[in-house]
Amino acid sequence: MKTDQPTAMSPRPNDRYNARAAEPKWQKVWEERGAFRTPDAAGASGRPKYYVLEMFPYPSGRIHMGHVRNYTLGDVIARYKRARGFDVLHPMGWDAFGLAAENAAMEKNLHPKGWTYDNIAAMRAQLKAIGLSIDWEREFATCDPEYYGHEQALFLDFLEAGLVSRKKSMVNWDPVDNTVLANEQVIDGCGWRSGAPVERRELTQWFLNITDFADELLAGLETLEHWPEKVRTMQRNWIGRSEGAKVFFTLEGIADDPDYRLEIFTTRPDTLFGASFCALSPHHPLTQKLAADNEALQAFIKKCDQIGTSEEAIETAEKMGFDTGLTARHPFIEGKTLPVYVANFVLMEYGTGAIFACPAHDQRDLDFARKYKLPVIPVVAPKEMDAAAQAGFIEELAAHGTNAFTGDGVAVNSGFLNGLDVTAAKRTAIEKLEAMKLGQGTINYRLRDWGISRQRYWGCPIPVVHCDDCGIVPVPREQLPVVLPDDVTFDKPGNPLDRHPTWKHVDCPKCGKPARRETDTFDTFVDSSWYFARFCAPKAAGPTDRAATDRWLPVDQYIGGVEHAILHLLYSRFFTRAMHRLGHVGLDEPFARLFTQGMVNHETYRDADGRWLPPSDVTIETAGGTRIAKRISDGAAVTIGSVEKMSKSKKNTVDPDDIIQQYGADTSRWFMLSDSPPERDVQWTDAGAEGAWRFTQRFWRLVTATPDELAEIGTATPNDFDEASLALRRAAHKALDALTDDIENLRFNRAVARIYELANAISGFTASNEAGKWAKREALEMMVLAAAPMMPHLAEECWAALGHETPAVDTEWPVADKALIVEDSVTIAVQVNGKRRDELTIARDADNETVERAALALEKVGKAIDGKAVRKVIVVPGKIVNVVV
RNA sequence: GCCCCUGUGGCGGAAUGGUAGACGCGGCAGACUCAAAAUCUGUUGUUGGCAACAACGUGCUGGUUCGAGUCCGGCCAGGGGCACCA
Repeated sequence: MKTDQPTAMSPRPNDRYNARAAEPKWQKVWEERGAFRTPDAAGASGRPKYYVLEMFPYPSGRIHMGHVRNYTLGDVIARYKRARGFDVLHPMGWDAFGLAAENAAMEKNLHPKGWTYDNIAAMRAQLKAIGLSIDWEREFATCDPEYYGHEQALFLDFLEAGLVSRKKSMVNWDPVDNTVLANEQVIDGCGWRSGAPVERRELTQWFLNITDFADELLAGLETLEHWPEKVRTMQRNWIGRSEGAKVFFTLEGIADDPDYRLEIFTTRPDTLFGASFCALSPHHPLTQKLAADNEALQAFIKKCDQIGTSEEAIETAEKMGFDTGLTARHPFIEGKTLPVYVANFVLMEYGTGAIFACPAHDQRDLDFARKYKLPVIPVVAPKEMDAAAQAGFIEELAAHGTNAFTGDGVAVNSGFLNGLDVTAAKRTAIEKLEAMKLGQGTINYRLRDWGISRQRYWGCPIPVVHCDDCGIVPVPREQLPVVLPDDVTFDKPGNPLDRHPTWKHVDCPKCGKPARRETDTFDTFVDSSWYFARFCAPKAAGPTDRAATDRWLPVDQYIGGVEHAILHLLYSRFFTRAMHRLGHVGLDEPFARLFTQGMVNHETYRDADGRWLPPSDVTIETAGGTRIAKRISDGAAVTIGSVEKMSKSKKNTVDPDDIIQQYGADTSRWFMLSDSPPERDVQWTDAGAEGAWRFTQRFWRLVTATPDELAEIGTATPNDFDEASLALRRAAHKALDALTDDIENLRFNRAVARIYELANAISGFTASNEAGKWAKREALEMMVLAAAPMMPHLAEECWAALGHETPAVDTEWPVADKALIVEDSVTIAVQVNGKRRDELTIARDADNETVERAALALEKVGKAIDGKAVRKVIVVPGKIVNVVV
């Protein structure tokens, strides 16, 4: 860092822009004017609405640069739309429940509530220092009893509507966080927060029936044309729709249940004639039943579980099977039976947990069949082969093929399916199965119902009571919210709610006998699945206010990290549909436009012992083009490492507070917007921050350098501009026009470049008469207003310096004069055989023949043609001339 | 393995199929200054040339086109997502 910082104030007021003084001043002005307050429902304004939302933060205690970037992006849009005449809703809140609060409670002996609200206070102050155009009157935290009380009411609505179920099932148990995790929260077999390998446990849990909406959620993706294709693809894959059939195999060999029918799922019913065995998941109920009195099978199951479902173990894991001795009757081939194995590659979580295997047309089945010497029976042959080639192909595959044939083809060796292509064969096979009552066509989803029970304290209590006589009894609505008790202890592992002496003991709301409260709390993703609807009317008596949600939803622009592509964004889409069904909102898709911004990265530094060093401990000198890093405290050598996402573990973080103290909020905002397109990662560098800081000063100087020159300029447009003044006006209107388009399309890095271009044009201009002064003033005002969404405080200061009494925030967006943008003459390139040889400036409305003649007359063009015959001349008006010889 | 994205100067990045490198960072040279900081001016893709200028240049390689960073095919590299999904 260099030494010149805004702390050193010059006595001359115009010399240095003092961000530390100006920023709080203007924030206060905005607040006093209520500039960012928005009415809940449609007022008399008649203005169109625009809802800008950034994913609300978890109150960890401090904001980080990722927050600065996220909220700056949203703020530019919000301020711009406001200037364009929209009623803008731009709220802020806190996703405040979660494990970190409990961990802090255990580590630092604090109460999660106090810890959370203290953090919120600290982060609110930090966010306010950025100068965001937020309607703070709408602020809430999801841990406010008022908010989660409404969430409990929503849950009861869902319960009544049959959108909730309580099921005993295998769940993902995080042994470190001591809680259940949703499938979406298990990454590579480990808990998404703790990183600990997840265990399987059978528990009774509350589920939200998201699978009821699987088809809708999938179809709805097609309507989200303003979402990144990447996110839509990820959701599509997550939902994982596949069409196929259930087939019921009658099993022989189960003594106590001779009519047992094994249900399997397949997407390839057309290959049934090629079946050579059936396989059960190690966790299939039948496997468990057989294992009860079979030690060898128990040992096999254990072996499968050890390999685990994690990591690349799966990739290299060998197929393993255990022959149960049972056999399954083939549905189509009279008298044929198939051996039934338990196989490690069959997942209980997908389909029915059991398969039939056709080794010739499935790679896994083939691997298994080769290992256990099971038959390989090809039943699909490539179409484009002749009969002899097909016969050869089949023989080769059956005898010693190691690559299953999964492509399209024609059915062979398949009885009534012979000759049909794959699609037709599937359909015919399903019809036959259905006629025989041995199967049915079905659609299978990868998506599971959403398990929302968490065995934790710091979350929204699930509003039900367990009564020995009445069973599950919903808490009566007049008793909501079910408030978390404050007097809890964290000295032992487990759920503090469960061991609280009195909280869970209540009388049954139905029969009045002693009963127990549910002590599980909601997954925190429930909290964030509807907050955008609550923001529309945060004080509403019910969860939502229909007039307000009808006015404001959908969110017109949603901004956040791509890490929520599945979790939060899928859950919110589900919640919106469920709420729509119950009348809480009037639409299906909550977020019309989604923007996923890139991360903020920084160089990493390590000392001689390999320990990470924070940037604040490192100084960098540039000597002869090479950068040398040293530790500030003792000058010890520091190794500069790769550029990585800012993270605590690598210590490569920069504290936004420090940056705002040093340079001001506008400089941070400017830098965040300037270097990279917002969807890409941006690297925070001192040099870049200083460049942004220098520009804020230059901007200020440009506006304030010649106050006398600009004083007392009339408002009427002069009509006697000289060439230079006209050129400045053109540059200003052009820059404004392009910048407006850039902001509309979220290309903020280009918008920044337009401001630089305009600043450069103004710098190079000297007014030589009154009209020139007028032009300069016009350009300056355009520059200030155009930069206002990005650097709002500096813009206000400049706007006031230009003599305006109404703040920039309440000034309309300037409109570029199109007549000034279109120039009379254009410069067009002249190519010979596609190679640029010269350029020519010619009247914009010159006809093609004139342009062609002028182009051919150019000396360099003549040289390039070199006496050859001109075969063709292509003239693209205003763009280019290409002479073909 | 499957799907998606990205490859452009020293760096971040601009370029509706039409003058590649806008704008910024960094570098170099100069002005101002006793000196420094700050600021301002010029310059800056590579190679050759005093210069005018020429040649070459968007990961590689074919193609379409009057014209390709952009479109199409095939590779290579980096990043991300999914993954024994029947």
